[in-house]
Amino acid sequence: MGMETRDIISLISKIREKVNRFIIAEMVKQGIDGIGTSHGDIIYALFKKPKLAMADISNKINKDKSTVTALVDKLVRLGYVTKERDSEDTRVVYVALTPKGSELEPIFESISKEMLDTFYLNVSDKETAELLKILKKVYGNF
Amino acid sequence: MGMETRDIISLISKIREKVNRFIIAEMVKQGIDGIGTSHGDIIYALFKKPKLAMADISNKINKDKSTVTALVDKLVRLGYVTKERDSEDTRVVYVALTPKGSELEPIFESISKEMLDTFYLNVSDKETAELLKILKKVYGNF
DNA sequence: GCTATATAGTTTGATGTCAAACTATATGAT
DNA sequence: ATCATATAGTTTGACATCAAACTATATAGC
Repeated sequence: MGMETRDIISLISKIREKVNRFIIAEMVKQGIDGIGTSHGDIIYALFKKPKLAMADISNKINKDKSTVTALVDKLVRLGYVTKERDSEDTRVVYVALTPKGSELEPIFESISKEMLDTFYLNVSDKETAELLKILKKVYGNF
Repeated sequence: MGMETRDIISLISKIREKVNRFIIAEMVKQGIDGIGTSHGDIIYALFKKPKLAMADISNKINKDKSTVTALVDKLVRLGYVTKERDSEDTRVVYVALTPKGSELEPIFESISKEMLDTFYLNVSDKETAELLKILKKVYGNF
């Protein structure tokens, strides 16, 4: 159990940080200012499912529900999404993209592609598969 | 470029989160309450070097210098470290462990060991090496 | 049908974090 | 020596985040 075992954990933190900064920088370049990766995750999730309850979002992006309240409220303020109460179960609040929100899809796709291209530069398919396998194992340990 | 490529990035975030929670839970179990992993990183760094300037800490733990000011001030308040101005270059502030801070060393070592044992459970040495190699490559891409 | 419990969201308070502006000191160029 | 620039830290303001307390609604058991 040498030094490298600790290094991996530090690397993981640093990579995550780099990925976040990369994405935010690309968003700013494309004129999308004032939102962070968590907001992006919410918008991204809404490209796939046009309507999500607050709790769904909380699960998808792994953030506390109170955090999601704040994040979504900001997206509402910026005009990217709307909130609407479910008429059947009035406890539920659905979040959906506005036209302005939907316009982000091609931009997000291109940023996502660029980020992945950078991430996987000179990493072979075999290594990618190996990485996924090992990380899944590690994740399962907790 | 399938779904799994995005999964890896999400996994990385989630693993980091799990590791942090694990460490905080262990600290609380050992009676160390009210500090987070970043404070722990500072204390950990001070086990190896008995005296560190604020800027050194900022580099080691990859946090903004203003963040380090806040983190260290909290550690001072809790009695784990002291701050002292360098007499040669009075711009520099050195941080050092108090006796109370030094007492944490065996506890931190044991928590670190437990965390690593959990992390690497059923991950072979070969996989560990492979993981480190690939993560270094990825990190180098940013 | 009530009452208890579970679920969905929001509010509140605390904290870590960053960036930008600021203060203070050191160093380098002329 | 002076002045400009660089460096070390702190302060300030904004924000993401969480946990706990809270509100409101739905559901299940009696």
